[in-house]
Amino acid sequence: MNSSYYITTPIYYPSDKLHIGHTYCTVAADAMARYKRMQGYDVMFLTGTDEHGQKIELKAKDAGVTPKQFVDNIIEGEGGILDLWKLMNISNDRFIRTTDAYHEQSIQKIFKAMYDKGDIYKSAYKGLYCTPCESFWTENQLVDGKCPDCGRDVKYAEEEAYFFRASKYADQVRALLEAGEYLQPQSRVNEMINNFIDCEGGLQDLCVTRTTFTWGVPVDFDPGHVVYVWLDALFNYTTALGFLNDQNDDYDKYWPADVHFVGKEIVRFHAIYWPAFLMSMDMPLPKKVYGHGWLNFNGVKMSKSIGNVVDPVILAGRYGVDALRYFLLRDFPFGSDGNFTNELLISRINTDLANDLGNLVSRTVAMAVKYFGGTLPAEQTADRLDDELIAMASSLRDVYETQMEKYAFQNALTEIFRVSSRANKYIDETAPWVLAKDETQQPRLARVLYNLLEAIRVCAALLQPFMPDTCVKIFGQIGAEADDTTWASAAAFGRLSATVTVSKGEVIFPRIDLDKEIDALNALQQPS
RNA sequence: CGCGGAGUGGAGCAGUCCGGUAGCUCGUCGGGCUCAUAACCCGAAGGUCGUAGGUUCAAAUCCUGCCUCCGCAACCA
Repeated sequence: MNSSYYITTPIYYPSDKLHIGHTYCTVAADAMARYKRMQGYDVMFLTGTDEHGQKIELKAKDAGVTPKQFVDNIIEGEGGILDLWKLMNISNDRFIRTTDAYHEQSIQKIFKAMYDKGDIYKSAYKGLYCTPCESFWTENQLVDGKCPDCGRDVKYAEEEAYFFRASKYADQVRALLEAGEYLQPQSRVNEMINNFIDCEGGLQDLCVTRTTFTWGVPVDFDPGHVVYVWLDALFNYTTALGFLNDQNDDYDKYWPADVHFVGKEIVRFHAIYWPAFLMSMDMPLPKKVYGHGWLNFNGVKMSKSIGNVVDPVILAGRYGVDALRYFLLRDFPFGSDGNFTNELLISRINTDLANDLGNLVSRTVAMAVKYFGGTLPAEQTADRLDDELIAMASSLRDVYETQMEKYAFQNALTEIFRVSSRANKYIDETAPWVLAKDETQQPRLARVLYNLLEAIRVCAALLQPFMPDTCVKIFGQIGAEADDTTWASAAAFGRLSATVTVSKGEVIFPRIDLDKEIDALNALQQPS
């Protein structure tokens, strides 16, 4: 029985089409999941959608449909979220929707359990209220003393609501965060503690129900109240496994999660309220929460209102899913913000994928075909010139693993391309075209090509979590068998048969004309 | 004084915890090669590490002040 590995993305809010930011996080989780599967773990990879709340209720009303119809369309409709993940080759094992009946049942049970324990109590939500917007605001949020949404006057109001006694768990949560393992990157820890736990008044209890809208999980023992977003949303990580429901039956197998990938804006909820909720329920805590950074676009925050949202479907369509996946995880340190630009995307594809890796495969296979008709002869001669390349390729898996375990995808990929780059240099050093002219050098030439194929094989094996489809193509061209693509094989130089047969194939990563593409993309991204 | 992050050759970044000749990728310039996707390989130029002080034999790195940019605080991944 293999040990388990449970990884999750946030459940996304389907009030609109998803963009490159959602894709970024999901691709990262997918790479991690594929990597762990490759290592032999029994992986559960969960993603999904958080579908309740006032915003969706209002959007649906505007669209003249029910909230359920509205979210169904965004999730299951053409070009919807399920289509996007299919396009991006996301290998999630499960997809949870918070409107799924089993989830709602579990949430009601959880709510009741916390209420019975005394951790949820009825009180009043007090604040400044904007009647037309049906929203509470704090004084700081107001713009010139008016509602920040509509600009109208607000007035003091109270609304009956249930609260979660977060204050009771403040010390335990602080201890958890200070221990340093739970929340990463570490830099987010102080921010959480200073802002929300050691702030004036200490950790505030959290409002967990609303009465101003109905699109949510009803509190079954108090009609009129619906469970407010975070209590509903966070527990998805457990209800998806069958916690307090009959839909699934692997809670015991996979919980606690190994890691939750989350965007930095929801770190607060995962770092403070989520562990507090779990403590209240006497459930084990997830091992890690990783708050990744955001992608800006040309230095500016991506937002619908600015109209600079990057559409992954367009980019994947033009350059390929794998190229896009690669770029997202290669160019930006996962823990901090990154600046997405089309120029960066295209030049990264050209330099790394086309010039370096793609061209390496192409020239290696071409030489094997040209000099040996595609099949290497068994008689081969090694040389000291081979040592460095072989050493680098042989130790690649270990350095790669070290980086992957830290979610440092950019570093893991850099290590792979150091080997690919070294292989290109090796071609210059050994000059196969010179060897080819000398009949007596045939064994030497054969070994040079074999070493190149092996270096490519190791790189491709470790690239599989990032570019699954491309690696299949590469394996096909270099004549690798299924056994030559495993985690174990990635640490063993010399797996390919000495008399391997290669076959020329399509160009794996065509070079992109930068200027032309930038013009085309700019034209596409004009506000319509 | 709400909290936090960032300022390093033309661009994007690493290095800062644990001071000791400033490093990587792209771009530029020069050279080489011809197997390959006008790709590949080698070499060079280019930085007073935001700023003003301080500690030290020695500071990008430690300390203090200041300037600039950004994020969080509020359901934008």
